[in-house]
Amino acid sequence: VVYARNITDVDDKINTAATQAGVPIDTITARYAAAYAEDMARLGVDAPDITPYATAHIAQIVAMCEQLIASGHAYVAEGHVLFDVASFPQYGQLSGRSTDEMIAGARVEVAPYKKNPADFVLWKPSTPELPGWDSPWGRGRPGWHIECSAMSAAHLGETIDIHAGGNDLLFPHHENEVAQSTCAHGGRIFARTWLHNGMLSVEGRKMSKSLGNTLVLHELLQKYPAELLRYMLMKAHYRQPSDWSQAALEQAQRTLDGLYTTLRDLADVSSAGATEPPTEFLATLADDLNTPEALAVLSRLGENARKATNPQVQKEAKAALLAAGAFLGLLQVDAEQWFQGGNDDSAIDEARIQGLVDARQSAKKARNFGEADRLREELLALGIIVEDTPQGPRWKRKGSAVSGAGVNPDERAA
RNA sequence: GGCGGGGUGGCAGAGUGGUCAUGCAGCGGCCUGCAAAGCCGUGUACGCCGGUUCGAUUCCGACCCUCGCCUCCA
Repeated sequence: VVYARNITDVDDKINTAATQAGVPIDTITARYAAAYAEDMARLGVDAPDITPYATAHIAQIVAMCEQLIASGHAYVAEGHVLFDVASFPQYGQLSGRSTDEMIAGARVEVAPYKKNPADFVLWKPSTPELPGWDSPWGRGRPGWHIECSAMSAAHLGETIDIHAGGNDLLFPHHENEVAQSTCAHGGRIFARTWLHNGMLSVEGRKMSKSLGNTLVLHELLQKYPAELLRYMLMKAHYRQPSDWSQAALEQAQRTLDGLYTTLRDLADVSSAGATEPPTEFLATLADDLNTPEALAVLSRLGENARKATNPQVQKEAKAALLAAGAFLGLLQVDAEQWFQGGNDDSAIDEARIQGLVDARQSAKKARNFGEADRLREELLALGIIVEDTPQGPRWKRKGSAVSGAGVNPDERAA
């Protein structure tokens, strides 16, 4: 797979922010693009092969506009270049809308220079104080939709296999991309498959696209293990809406803890040798990325591993569990570290804990159970749970990451 | 108003024309000095009303509720 993830680095919001701050737009966009890339990397998202920036493709955008004008799919009006929707009969097919319906439902005043109310901007004039580029139609800047069509063609060719995006972009953005690209490329298909993901809400409320939401992810990454966040994002099918809540986070933490407990119990079992995830597991992902189903299979793989008694079977079961986990970017942390490391800033005094654990073990051996229980309570007060196993006592943090103190956002910002 | 998603057991969340989702939580038991972990067992779930069918949560129709989008914010 060749994976491209583009950055729109010129738009009205950016221009406004840059004007207010008295800096060039790339001062703004560079900062947020870097923060975004960093967060994605920390989340364990594969880096794109290509990260095109809109402002680096002005020539291609202008060329595509010229091409669309020459082929009768676009026209110039008052310094704007507009796409002529009437020239593309399939317009509306992707989002399941007819242009008649759209006109009937129009709630925004139509610009007078449009031939058709549904026509959209490919290039718009820019005022002297705002960013702009010279073009055959005067100094201006690209409309949003054309950027994606031009960058896609420049890096991936006229037809791509998979185009992803939020379902809030289905119309008009994706619909317009289809129109621009198809018409600029002699009718050749633009994207063979579309993935439209559902929206994320937070504690039952709509989460809107804003800089604030970037900070939310940034802060979550300070407070919680990346795997927990990944689990949260995969627990519902990508097409479904998903609500992010503290309760759901805690539930997810317990689920992951269960899987890690299994791995911890099997710490001495070798899982050497590369193993492909089981076919049953891969089949769930091959079926439109059914991650909830994949997670259900992951649970069964965990159960298999726990129940295996034959050493060879046990070894294979553990390897299968780890391989499946790796496929989802889960279970990659050392089990001991998962329970003891934590992700917050409340330091753990391991020596002290180990001392208490040893003292309790001694009391147990002396059959002084009252003292042993008292020590266990003392550990619990420190947020530590002790478990006796055939191999001796072991401990873990209570509730691991979710109940952790986290990092003060102000400190992070500083 | 139009178009498109949804409404599943305490919670989260898949899926299927009749047989087990899965996870978390709960309850009973085993194990344990006691716990924890694990194991075994345990729930008249599928918005409402009709229809099709031997049988519908699963197909069809109406309705209610909810979310997203509906032409230059991107």
